[in-house]
Amino acid sequence: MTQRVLPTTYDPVAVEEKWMAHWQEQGYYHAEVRPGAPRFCITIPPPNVTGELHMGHALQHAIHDAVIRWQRMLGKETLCVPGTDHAGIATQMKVERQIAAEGLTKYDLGREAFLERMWQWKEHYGGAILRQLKRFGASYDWRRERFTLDPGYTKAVRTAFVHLYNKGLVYRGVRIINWCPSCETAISDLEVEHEERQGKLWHFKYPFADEDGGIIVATTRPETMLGDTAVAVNPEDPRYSHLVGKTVVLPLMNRPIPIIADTYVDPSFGTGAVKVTPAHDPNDAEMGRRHDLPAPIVIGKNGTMTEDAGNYVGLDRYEARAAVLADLEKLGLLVEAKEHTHAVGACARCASTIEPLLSEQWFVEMRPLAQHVLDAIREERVAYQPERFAQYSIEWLENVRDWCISRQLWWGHRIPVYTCGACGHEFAAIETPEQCPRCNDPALEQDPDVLDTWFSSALWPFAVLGWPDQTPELDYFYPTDLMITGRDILYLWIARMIYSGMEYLEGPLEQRIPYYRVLIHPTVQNFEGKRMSKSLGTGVDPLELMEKYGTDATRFGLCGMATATQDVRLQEAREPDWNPEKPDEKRSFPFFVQGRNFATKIWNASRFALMNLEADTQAAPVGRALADRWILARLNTAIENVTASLENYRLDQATQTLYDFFWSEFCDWYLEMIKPTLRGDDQALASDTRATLAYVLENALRLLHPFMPFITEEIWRQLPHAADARESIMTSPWPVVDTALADTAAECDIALLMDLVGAVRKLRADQGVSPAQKVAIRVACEISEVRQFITRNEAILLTLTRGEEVTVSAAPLEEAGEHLFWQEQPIVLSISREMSAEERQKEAEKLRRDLEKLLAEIEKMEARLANPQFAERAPEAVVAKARADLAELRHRQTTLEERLRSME
RNA sequence: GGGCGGAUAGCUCAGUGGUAGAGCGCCUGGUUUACACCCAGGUGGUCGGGGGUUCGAGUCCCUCUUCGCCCA
Repeated sequence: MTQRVLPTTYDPVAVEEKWMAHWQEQGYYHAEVRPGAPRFCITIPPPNVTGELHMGHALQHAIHDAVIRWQRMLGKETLCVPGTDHAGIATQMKVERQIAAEGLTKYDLGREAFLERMWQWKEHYGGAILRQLKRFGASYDWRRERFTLDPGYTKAVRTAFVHLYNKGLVYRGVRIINWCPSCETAISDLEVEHEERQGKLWHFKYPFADEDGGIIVATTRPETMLGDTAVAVNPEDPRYSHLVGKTVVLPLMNRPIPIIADTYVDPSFGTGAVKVTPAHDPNDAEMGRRHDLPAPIVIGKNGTMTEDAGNYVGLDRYEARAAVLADLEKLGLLVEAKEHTHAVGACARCASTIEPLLSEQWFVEMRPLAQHVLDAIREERVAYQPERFAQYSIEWLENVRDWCISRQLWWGHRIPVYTCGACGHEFAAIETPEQCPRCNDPALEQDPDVLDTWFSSALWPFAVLGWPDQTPELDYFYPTDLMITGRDILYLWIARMIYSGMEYLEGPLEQRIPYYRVLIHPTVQNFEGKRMSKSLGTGVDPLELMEKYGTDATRFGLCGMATATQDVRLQEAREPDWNPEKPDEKRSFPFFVQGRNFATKIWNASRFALMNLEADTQAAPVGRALADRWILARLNTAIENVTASLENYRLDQATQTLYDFFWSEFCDWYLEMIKPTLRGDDQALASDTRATLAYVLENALRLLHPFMPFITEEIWRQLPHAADARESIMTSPWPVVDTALADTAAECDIALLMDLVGAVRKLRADQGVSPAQKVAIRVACEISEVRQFITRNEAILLTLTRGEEVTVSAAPLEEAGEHLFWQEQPIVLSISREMSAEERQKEAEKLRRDLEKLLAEIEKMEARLANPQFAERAPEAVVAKARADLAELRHRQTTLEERLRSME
């Protein structure tokens, strides 16, 4: 191997493109079925095919890929399945908007032609996120990429549906559902976002039919009164009990409607009398059912008033509201309008106000399915991290309601239910049927609706592996190992995946649950603590970060954000002339600045290493010099800690450990300490140190690789490798702790050396000695071991302190100096330098301040030790430490006082 | 209304009951042949308030204030 040299600066873009292409060409991302071999499998949460990469994805995939790369290095057959979700409403909206620009509607095209346009759109524009993830370096098996409308996936969806249908767990019914008048489809409860809004509570008077007077009802939605079919009061309410059974005339409609008694009515709300609109309110619908009331639909599916709304037909629901109010006022029936806050449901997709609407839809009966998940969580077959999310899920599942799964869309999995035109037989079928199974008539009509997108995503972990076919992939990779996602889809997706696996798959329980661990990562917020949103302009584009700081730096920063908290705020620094019109300019993100600086540090340290290695240097832990023994021991600790952090999926801890190890220990101390050896005359010693340097750097890069894949590969390729290396760092083994390299003696010695160096540096700074100026160091210590130690390590001490000589003596120094302690015995250091009167005065002031602080500490410590109960009840080690600390503090006091005297 | 999370240095966040840390920022000094995206040194905190348990509380319990999330 010839000696290599790294360029002086790290160029992320060129390096990233090179390795991205190479890794894919080599097939490193690809996993094969190898029965019997250990494997690890994750399926990613499939992003919407319409989406663009945002910070949430970036965080999610920084975690995914770190875990995946780590597991791969552990030698497992490691599979991460990528893919996209067809995202029914979102995608259909995109294409509808596109054809609207051509002056067309989906009805102009018809279902088939429209779907063709949808597929065209998907091919051309869909899946941007996956392309961006490739650039991110995500080492997923792109050959196994899946889409939730793939033919194979469709089979899975139809199989699941037919299973539920035949089991009676899916049914069709007329219920109040959440209707979005903009998307023109039903949506499920989970897709409605409730929001407190300031509105009005209007009081109307409904006149009695056969006498003067009337009853006053209150409502927040006046336009629904057109569909009222009763007025309800609480049977226990003395104000109204005598009115039950009477009839009022519904104003504007001139319809006689009864006053009924129902315990649902809360006497303390409004006037205690409520209007009942069975077709437009879930509670009213219940009352309507109990009292057998008619349920006229007055607000249609596009949000305008129907023919049943009398004169208001054709008006938009909000125009109708204004008209109804105006007309009631004219009639003198609008009694008052009070300010009122109430919750309004908004469509999670388009933010339109949801209309509760009586409608025939398909539902899944949730109770029996929810029970599966409850069992799995309670039996700890599925563990959530952080744990509290298990409890969230339990509570939701215990109160779960049936799930409306039909959508009035064209883009999606069409419900595989057929009705025979001849005999009227209804049935569900996995394969498209040719004829009616009962009467053999070919005139079959398929249900026009499609399934909720989440019905299909619920099958993701096994459908992507080939279910319902019993494929080798399913055998080998299922159950998967881990699900990493955000908490917003805890119910929408996670819970549904778990029961889906348990309900549809066969075999023993532990082979049906899709994964045994769910990792919930924090939500990324902007610097103001608001949820990031593109439309609000509060978003940060991860691609901007990747361009600004490099992909490795971005990934490292993101992994540092993967804490166990609920939210992480993305700190943002704006220059004074930051312009909101150009938000990307003149702002920086300290979190990623750290990552970028770290990448540069890694680069430069590696440059240094390569400059100092010989052509024939082998990477091996052979160094016997103190610094070598020490860094090998520290590497061991780093391996242990990083591995433990990864095992607990605490990537923030892992990155912190790596940062500290590489920067503070490896660069700041080790590299500085070995400089005299590398440049010295002892060739054998230098050679061992070179081997050690190469070994430690090579291992450090391996530890860093899951977090910073590109730069580590780039450097690693230039380095001599340890014996177990493969062609690429990404397929080389994960470092393991080597107990033979543990060395507490070396760690102890280096700790002393660091203290000595620190003391000299402090003296230099305190005395204003310029960093360039060489100093003579004097050390006094009664312990001969320490004196010998210093002499032995003189070279290191002098390099690290820029000293020119060091004199050691047992006798105390004439002048006072910095002090530190070794086995409770003081070591005093001083640097020879005459100080001016002014400097002495300044120093004396500083010493007095230090002394003051010290005395306060001593007082506290004495009080603590003086408490007899402390000695009695605290563990021995704690008491001993307190005693030692106090002794040290007193020594410090003595030397401080001496030094102060010498200054005065 | 119910549940949960956060409140720690100027900012963003770590922190296994033993007396508080990191990054960024700030201050001082620096042309150390790896690195100014750097080096050395330093400043900076009644750990939201109040009570309690404990020899000892940022850490455990209660309570209040406040910001946020979820469910209804």
